[in-house]
Amino acid sequence: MEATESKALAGSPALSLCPNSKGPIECAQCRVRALSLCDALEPDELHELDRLSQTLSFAARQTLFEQDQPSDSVYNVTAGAVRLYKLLPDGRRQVVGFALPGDFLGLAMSERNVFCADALTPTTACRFSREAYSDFLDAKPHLLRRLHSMASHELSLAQDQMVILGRRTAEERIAAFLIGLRNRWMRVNGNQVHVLLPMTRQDIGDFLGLTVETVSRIMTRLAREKCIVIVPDGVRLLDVARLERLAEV
Amino acid sequence: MEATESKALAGSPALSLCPNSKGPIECAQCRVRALSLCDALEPDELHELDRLSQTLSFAARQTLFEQDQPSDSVYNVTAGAVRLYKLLPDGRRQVVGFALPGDFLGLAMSERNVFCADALTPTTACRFSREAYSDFLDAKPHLLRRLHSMASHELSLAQDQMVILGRRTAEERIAAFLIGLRNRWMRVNGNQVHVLLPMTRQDIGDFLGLTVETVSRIMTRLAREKCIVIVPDGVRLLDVARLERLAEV
DNA sequence: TGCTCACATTGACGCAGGTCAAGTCGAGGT
DNA sequence: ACCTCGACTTGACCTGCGTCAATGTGAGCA
Repeated sequence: MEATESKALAGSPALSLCPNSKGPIECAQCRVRALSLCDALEPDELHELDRLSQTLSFAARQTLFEQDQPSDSVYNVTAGAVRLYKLLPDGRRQVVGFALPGDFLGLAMSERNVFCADALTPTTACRFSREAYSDFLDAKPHLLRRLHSMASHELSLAQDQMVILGRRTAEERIAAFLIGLRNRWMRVNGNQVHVLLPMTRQDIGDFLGLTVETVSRIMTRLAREKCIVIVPDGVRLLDVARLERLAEV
Repeated sequence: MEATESKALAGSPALSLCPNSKGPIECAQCRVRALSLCDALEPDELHELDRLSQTLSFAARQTLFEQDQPSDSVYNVTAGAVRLYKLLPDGRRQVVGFALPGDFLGLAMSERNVFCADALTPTTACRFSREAYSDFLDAKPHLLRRLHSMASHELSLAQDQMVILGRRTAEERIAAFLIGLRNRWMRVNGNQVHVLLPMTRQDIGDFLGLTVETVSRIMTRLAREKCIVIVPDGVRLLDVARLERLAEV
């Protein structure tokens, strides 16, 4: 964590990332990508939030924060990918989610982190001090509403994941994972048949409650059945309809 | 749903449930039990909220609301127990949680219910129209904060459940379930070695990603090993330490 | 008192997915 | 060019839990 912060690049304004504009608020798409809260904000509020933030960069495998450590920041991922996981005392691991550009870490704003977060690929994120962020929210109730609706959405996703973990076969889990990831990349990059997989098979297994070997075998089988094509750092979806049928809620 | 509402008892004030007081706000403990939001409220706000609410009674097995139906209400369970579940198209079921007295249903305030809810035992709940409740929240940002913190807590619980479903053995799941349920009943009734189980073995299985038979076998085994005693509609915990060791996060 | 019906228990057996082990492959380092 | 090491794949085997089937048990009811 300390290493993380010391290695981080010092903060250019977090929202000035849009390559299509001079200022931070001119490209709606980039704003959404950069900070999901933005569409709830007026330009002046956006500038105010901008001043509270700091852009950090993380190398692949570098830790953003660790489970049970006091949490003094909230983050918004702007590029790259982050895995979020819990550890059991005996070393078993459960990945509770992956954060992609636009995703928010620290919705709970709780005293201590309830999971670990580390970067899968080189990642940039804006950091807000929890305190400053909290004060900002106090002054903007509509933002709090937005935050609450994001947390509710997360909760709903977590419950969908409970269905996947509790009641679905290995093949259905992989299908649901691929379809879900495709839909999330679409929000970032538009329509994609080529789904990037920045995480390892082990990470996928730890997310879906499977072993590496099972993940590998099922993906090989789906490829053999012309349902997907496995490519470097990702997968190309051939038979989306079949995957959706497997994944159907 | 319609049947539900028509069978419901017409609304005496929802918060006037405290047997120890004349009015709705005099017994802090009962208030907490009746409506988890209360400790964030001033007396006059409590009375205002009271006027928005309606007390409903549900028979065992009666439906509070169904998955995918438009959601026009939020509920606070005041007595009894409710199961919350999602159904897959082929009939497989995943119980996503059980609501006990004090628990809130509809935190997400989303347009449609994301799961079904039905009563396990005769249950009473206060109902608030989503619209009126939402207006009330708009006027009280501190309440929204409270709601958000409850949703965050739910999210954290859902992630713990993901660990249970993804990475734990049948025995560990049962142990975690029993310990977790004991802790929740303690909030309602104080210290309990006798843990009430208002749900069937099937419900427990559908919550833990196991079959009825496995739940039954494991519980029988725990009983044989003097870890628990199975009693009518519940379980007495003999070796809490061992259960906690099995359940440990 | 006996019938019904939902819930629970128990046993025998099978299989999806875990475990173990032996490779293959490719990126980085020297 | 070669070495290393981590990620991935593949095969052979094993087991925890699911499946199927039989039976027990108690609440509600005529």
